[in-house]
Amino acid sequence: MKSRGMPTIGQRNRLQYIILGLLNQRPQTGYDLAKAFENEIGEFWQAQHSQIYPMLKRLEAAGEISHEDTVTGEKLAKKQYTLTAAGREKLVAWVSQPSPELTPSKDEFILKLYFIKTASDPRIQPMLREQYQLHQSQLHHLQQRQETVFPNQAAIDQAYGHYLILDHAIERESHYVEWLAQYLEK
Amino acid sequence: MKSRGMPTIGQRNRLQYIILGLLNQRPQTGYDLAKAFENEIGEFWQAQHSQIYPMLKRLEAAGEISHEDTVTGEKLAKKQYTLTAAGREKLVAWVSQPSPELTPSKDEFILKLYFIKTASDPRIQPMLREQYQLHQSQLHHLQQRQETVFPNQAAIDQAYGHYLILDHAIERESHYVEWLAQYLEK
DNA sequence: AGAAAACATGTAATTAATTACATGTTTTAA
DNA sequence: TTAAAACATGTAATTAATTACATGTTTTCT
Repeated sequence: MKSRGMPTIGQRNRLQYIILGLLNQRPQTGYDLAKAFENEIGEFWQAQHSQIYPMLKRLEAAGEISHEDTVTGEKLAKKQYTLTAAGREKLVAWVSQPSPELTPSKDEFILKLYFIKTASDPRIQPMLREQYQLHQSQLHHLQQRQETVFPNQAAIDQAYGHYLILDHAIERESHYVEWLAQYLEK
Repeated sequence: MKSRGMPTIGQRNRLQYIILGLLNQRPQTGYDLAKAFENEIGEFWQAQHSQIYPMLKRLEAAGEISHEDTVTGEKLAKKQYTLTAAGREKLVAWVSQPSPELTPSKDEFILKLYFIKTASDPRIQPMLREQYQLHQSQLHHLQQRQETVFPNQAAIDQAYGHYLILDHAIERESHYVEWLAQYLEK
C-alpha cells in the first residue's frame, strides 16, 4: 500500500497553490489566470495556459475549486472558478508553511560571462551593453507600472502583496543594472 | 521532410552548452561536473547527475566531446571527458550569440507575500525574519568563498569569469537581504 | 465592412528536470 | 579496523514545463 493517487509526500507542485492564491483574490477564468502569469506575478512565476487548464480540472476534481458557466455576448462560454472552503484551507496552510529552500535560479548570460576567462576578452563589453539595455528597459517598464498601479498610499493599502512584489522586482532589476554598469567601460 | 533528429530550430537546452563550457576549462568526469553545479555555478544553473550522464553520452555521440578511461586505485573506473574541435566551435558560437531573453525566475516566498493582502497581517514579520536568516547565512557563505577562492588580484585574473559570477551572486544576495530588512520591524 | 487583436478553452507531443532505483570503490576519520 | 563520507556511473519512473496543434467568439481599430 503506497500511492493513493496523490504524490507521496514532500510535495512540490507550487502551481496549484499559486492558482488557489489568485482565485482567492477574486473568481477568475483560466484565461485571466494566464494573464496574471504574464503580468503582475510574471516576475516571480510563469505558467502557460496549457499548464493552467489541466490544473484547474485537477483542483476542481479535488474539490478545492468550483466553476460557474457564464456567457459573454451571444455565445462565448467562460468558466469562472472560485475557491471552495477546502481550497481556502489549503491555501492558508501553504502560506503559513515555512519556505526554507533557496530558490534555484538560472541565468544564461551570467554563465556565458563565466566561460570567458580573461578580463580583456573583446566579447565582454558588447555582452554587458546588450544586457544593460535589456535590463534598463525592463526596469523602466516596471517603474511605469508602479506609477500607474500605485499612484497613492490608498492603492498600496488595497493591494499590499501586489505592491511588495512589484517593489521587489524593481529593486532586483535596479541592482542588476547597477552591477552591469560597474563593469561597463565608459 | 522535417525532423532530422535535432530540434527543429530555436533551440533551448542550455545544459549542453554549459557542460561544453565546463569541459573547456579542463577535462572532467561526470561526477566533477555534478559538483560544479553544486558549487561554483550552482547559483545560476542546476543539474543533477541523472541529467548530466545522459547528456555526456549525447554530446559524445554528436562528436562534440570524447572521453578517456582512467582508473583510480585498484579498479575505480573514471571517464575523463574532453572537448573536440567541433565542441569548442559550438561553445564559442553559443557564447557569441546574443542573450536577448529576460531569464524567467521563480520565487515561492515572494509569491506567498503577494497573497497576503494587508500590511498588518501577523504572518508577514515571521516570514520576513525566516527569509532574512536564510539569505543572510547564504550571503555569509558566499562571502567566505570569495575570500578563500580570490584572496588577491592574481587569483581574480586567473579565473575572471568565476570571479564575476561570485561577485554577482554576492551582490544579489546582499540586496535581497537589504530589501527584507527594509520591511522588517525592529 | 473587414481585418486584426484580444478573449476563451482545450489537447497532444515533446523536452526538461527531479526523484528514485541500483551498484560498486576509495578515502578519511573515529 | 571499521564505518561513514566521498568518489564514481549509470537507468527508470515520474512530474513539470514548453511548444505545437486545434477551434471558435468578441471587440477594437482602420
